[in-house]
Amino acid sequence: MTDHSAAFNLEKSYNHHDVEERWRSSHWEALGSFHAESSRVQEDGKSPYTVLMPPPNVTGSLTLGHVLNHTLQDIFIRYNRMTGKEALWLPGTDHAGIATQTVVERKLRNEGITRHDLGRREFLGQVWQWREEYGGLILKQLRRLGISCDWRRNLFTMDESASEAVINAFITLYRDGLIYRGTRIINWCPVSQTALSDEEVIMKSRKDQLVYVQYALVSHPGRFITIATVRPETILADVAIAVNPRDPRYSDLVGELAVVPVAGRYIPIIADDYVDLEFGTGALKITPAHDANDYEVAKRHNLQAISVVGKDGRMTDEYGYGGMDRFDARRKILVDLEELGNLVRVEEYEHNVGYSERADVVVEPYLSEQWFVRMAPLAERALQVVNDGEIRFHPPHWINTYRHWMGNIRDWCISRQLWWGHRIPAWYDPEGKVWVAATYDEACHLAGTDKLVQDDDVLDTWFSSWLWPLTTLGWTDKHSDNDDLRAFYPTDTLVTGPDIIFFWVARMIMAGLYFKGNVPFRDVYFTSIIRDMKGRKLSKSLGNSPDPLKVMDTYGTDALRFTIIYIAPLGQDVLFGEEKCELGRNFATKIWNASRLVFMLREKYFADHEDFAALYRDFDPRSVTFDLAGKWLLAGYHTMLERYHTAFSQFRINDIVRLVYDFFWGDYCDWYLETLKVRLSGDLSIEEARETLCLAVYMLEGTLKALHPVMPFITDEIWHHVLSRSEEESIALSPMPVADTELSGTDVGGFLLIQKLVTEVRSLRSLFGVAHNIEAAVLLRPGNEADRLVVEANLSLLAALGHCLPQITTETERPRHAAGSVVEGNELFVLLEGLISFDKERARLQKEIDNISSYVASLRKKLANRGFVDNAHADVIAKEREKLREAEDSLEKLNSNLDVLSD
RNA sequence: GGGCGAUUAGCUCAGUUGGUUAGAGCGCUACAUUGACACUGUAGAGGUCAGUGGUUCGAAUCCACUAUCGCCCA
Repeated sequence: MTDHSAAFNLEKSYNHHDVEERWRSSHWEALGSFHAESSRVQEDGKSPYTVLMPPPNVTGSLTLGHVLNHTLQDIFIRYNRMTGKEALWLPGTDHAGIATQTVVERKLRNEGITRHDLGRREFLGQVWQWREEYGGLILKQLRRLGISCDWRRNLFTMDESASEAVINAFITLYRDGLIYRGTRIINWCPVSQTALSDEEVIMKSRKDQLVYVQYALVSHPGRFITIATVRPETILADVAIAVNPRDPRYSDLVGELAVVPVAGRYIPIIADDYVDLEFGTGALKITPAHDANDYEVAKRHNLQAISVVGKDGRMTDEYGYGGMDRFDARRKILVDLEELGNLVRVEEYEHNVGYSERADVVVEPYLSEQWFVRMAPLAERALQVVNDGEIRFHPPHWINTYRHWMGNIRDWCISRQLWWGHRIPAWYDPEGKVWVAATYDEACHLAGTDKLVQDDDVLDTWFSSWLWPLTTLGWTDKHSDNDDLRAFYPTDTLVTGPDIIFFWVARMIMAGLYFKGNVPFRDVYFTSIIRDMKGRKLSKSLGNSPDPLKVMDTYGTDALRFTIIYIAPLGQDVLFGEEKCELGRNFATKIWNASRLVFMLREKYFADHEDFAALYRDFDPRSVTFDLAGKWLLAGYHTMLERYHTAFSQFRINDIVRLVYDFFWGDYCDWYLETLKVRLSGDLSIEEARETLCLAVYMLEGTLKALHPVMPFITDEIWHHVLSRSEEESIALSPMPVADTELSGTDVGGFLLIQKLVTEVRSLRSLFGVAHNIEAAVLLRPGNEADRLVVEANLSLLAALGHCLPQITTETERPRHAAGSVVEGNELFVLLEGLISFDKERARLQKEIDNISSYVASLRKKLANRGFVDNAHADVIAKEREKLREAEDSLEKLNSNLDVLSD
């Protein structure tokens, strides 16, 4: 077997397929590299760091949302692992009650059967079978991303331990009086035929007709009262007409009876504050079975509810609409009302209507008996821990949303009329009395009879998800205690989308506090929402959601990970187009090529890995005899690390990516490697050359480590070429470099001057069209002794990087045939005998002089300003004075240059 | 109606507590192809920081209002 990683150098070009294959997830899984152990926390004293994976829906497949979310989690976990924590990432999936049942039912329908044909037990068998076959897809796809979870701990919300926890949580809450059963208006999905919680209802704007209908008054023949409604089909279920007691238009009618059109029933006209005087006619039909607010009004007035819409969304009335779909009935009753003379007028009306999240149909407010969790008592502490900063949100502005919801909290409807899920642990005795217990036997014992029937319904999937921080660590009931819980609870960072802040984040906080007496996590990082380049939400129907697996194939997984983090700002939407991955791909290629250059240079001075390792293992960058560029880059490297660690502590993840990118490409490659080539081609001793290469590799390796949390594959690959390392070792398990503030603070002004001089020479060459094969002669007149020393010591660097023949002069006379410039007080002339047009140079100088003159003027004005001099910090003033001095100096020199040309 | 966020180069976005002649990537222009890299290098063009007013010696940055867009909740 050829051991790629042992090679002293890299292959000519970077192939992400090979590299991702070599360091694939299963390689590390087999080695147990990312396993976390409670013993290392409890016995070895390591600090724990835990990330809780939001369990993806078991029916799902990988989306860009997953890519962003899981890359972020992986970044947190890898960073913390490398900084010495016992890093635990808990993976799993949730059973997605409605979605999964829908999928399996659809499959059955294709075979011509319904779940009822099979019966409950048989149907559940089918669902489990489906889950075995297809449920692992998302986990397989996540592994492609190279994420480093502890896969041994993979949990499914329907697993035995998780199910036990759900049942025990239900019983505890019930016994504490926080779960109750009641008849309420709930959100009903006529397609899935189940209740939904408020959070599963999506409000959408919709154009409907506002229908004005007049009802005849029983005691006043010929008089009518007119109401406005968007749901005329529910007129058949009206039980009253309500008006505001302060409304003078109707005060004489309160207490009268009106005739329901079509139905012919008599209903009272009542007064209630709930009625909005401004809306419609100010008279409101009351239909308690089909509207939550009407239900409350009816309760206040002791009115019975009449229902005319069934579970399937079809009419159930006796007036000729029975069996019709509710929307067909709406159209028909309009015609009938017109015929009967009750229709007054119809207006276009735009309003928000609730849609079922999964089935995308209009939700029917439906009166039925359901199970609820009383939320107010749970909300109180959950709000407090966020207000107190015990749990921090990133970005913090989501606190407002959280507070608002907690402050206006409504009880949570947790029963679902499904078969797939945790069955409610409640039994009914022959008298209809309810007994809540973990098992049938226990319930029988409580009830004193064995004639018990279990509740048909199952629990909302989120009722298991809200226990996720507990169940993933092996919690099953209030008395649970184990090493994992002790070592890793509370967890640390939760990365999730802001769209489930209520669904999930808020409820986990409640559950953690209630069942464990402690918060479930410390920091919540809310991700961006991914949109297409036009800002539209990604959706299957629009066909604008790229397949992440295809993108990974094309550009590389590292490239996708890097790109999506680079472009995703904290707390804002991100516009994604596949081609943006070029950014990440190009960066990966750059890293590869730069590393390859370093290793090639290394090959010249070291025989092999062993030879190199002998020196490198004990290499201390502080011991090096520095060249100017090396000293400059080492300072830049430590500055980068300083900012990098700070950014991590502040959850500014895309800053991290930018920091490494800018440092590596802008400083390491563009400047340092160029100087390295020059230095090594000079007359260095072998010891100096070897030392220089150690420094180059040292900073390369450190940068690879800093980049590793974002680009795990390519960094591991190159790291295995830094030294000869076995395939069992990983950069992921190596320590993260620490910033050395002494080194980051080194004065590197000398190199900055050289950089500016090089740039100026290049710029003048380009401006005057000096051919590339010409090495222009350059005269330098340093502005002071210190600069003279720097320039003198680095003439060869200037020559190579500026592609010129530089020379220091003390002559005061200016060369005639030259393009001149001033760089921080140092005069620079590119001699262009015969090449330069005087007019051109004169014009250029004049423009530069104009530019700098206005700059000088503005600085003078600023410094002449009493207010500025009196108020500004001394160092700010000093800085401005220095700027002015330099600018004046340049201006003077440029003017002299212009004078020479004008002679 | 209430709340939150956004508005900076043609496009996508940085800009950390107010002190720069406002930055990057992509795109654009010119030049360069035998020694890491054209998935590249070098140089360059391109912005009255949405508008108005205020605070301040000083505002892209703080405050108020306006406009446009987006999200959440009624």
